[in-house]
Amino acid sequence: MTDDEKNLGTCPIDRGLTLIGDRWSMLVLRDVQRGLTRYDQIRTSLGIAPNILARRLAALTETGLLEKRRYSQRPPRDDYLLTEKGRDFLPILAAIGAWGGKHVGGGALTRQIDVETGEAVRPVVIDANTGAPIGSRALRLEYPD
Amino acid sequence: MTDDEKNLGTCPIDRGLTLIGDRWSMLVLRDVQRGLTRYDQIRTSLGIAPNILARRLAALTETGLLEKRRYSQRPPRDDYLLTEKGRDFLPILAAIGAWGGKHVGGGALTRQIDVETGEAVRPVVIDANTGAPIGSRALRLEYPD
DNA sequence: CGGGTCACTTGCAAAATGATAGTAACTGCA
DNA sequence: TGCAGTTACTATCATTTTGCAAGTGACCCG
Repeated sequence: MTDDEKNLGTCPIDRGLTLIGDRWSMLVLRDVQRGLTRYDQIRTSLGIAPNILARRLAALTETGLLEKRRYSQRPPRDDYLLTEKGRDFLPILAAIGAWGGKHVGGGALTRQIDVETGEAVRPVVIDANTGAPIGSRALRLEYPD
Repeated sequence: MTDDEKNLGTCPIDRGLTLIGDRWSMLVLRDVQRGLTRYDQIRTSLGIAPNILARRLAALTETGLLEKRRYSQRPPRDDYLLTEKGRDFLPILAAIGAWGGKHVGGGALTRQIDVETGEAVRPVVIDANTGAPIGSRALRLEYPD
């Protein structure tokens, strides 16, 4: 058994959470999507400690969710952009937002508006095979081997 | 500004993550969905330290994602069931699983099979308004006030 | 030369996590 | 009656992570 096999296991949820299973990482991703691509923008937006943010950004860059882009040669400065892997995670953030909006607290909320329709998006997770919302049909687990 | 307003903010993603923004909580939810509803079942499945699991289960119960049900009067024993709030989160776990399966590591994976079709589900987050996948259309943030 | 900006690093305290052992309330068996 | 076994924890303590505050380095601008 290699290290990778041992550490990763066969559960894809577990695998996913190994890369981004913490609050700050997800909030950083959210901020980058919003256009806050620089260290200080993210730091002031989140109110996160500077050493923690530096560590998170390094980890997200290392795991390939973000990438650095040099926007100034002198002084040398980078900003952080989403990779495809990172962009692919954004719909999950939207789904978490939908859940949080529905189930946590009350009052006014920030919303994501579809630019064309002008309506707030209502993220739902469906099965691309059937089009049915996940949870509306019976499922069974299948283990490898 | 009330405590609630101060602590929650207006971002629904932030709100959601306040309740379940950690790895263990999500994995506990996954296990309960799989039918592991008892303390020892979850503990051995996850390999989590007993004090940590006890704390997580208490937190998830407190925040209303799980509820205790007495399954034995003598000796007094409870198992943990998903509430509606908890069940509502499961599609997000499925989406995280889809992302993890696609982007993290290789090799064989546990899959969720639709019992009727026999096919592995392919979770995708769409906008219920347009039916389009989140990410395929331009969005804009709208702040309250 | 003296601020100001930006992106951090360093040092240390506080909090969370994790390993290990122990406890409580039983049941079932001899 | 006694003792092992099951289940669901709690208690204690070491390790790890997080967070705060202050400092650093590389510049630019006046």
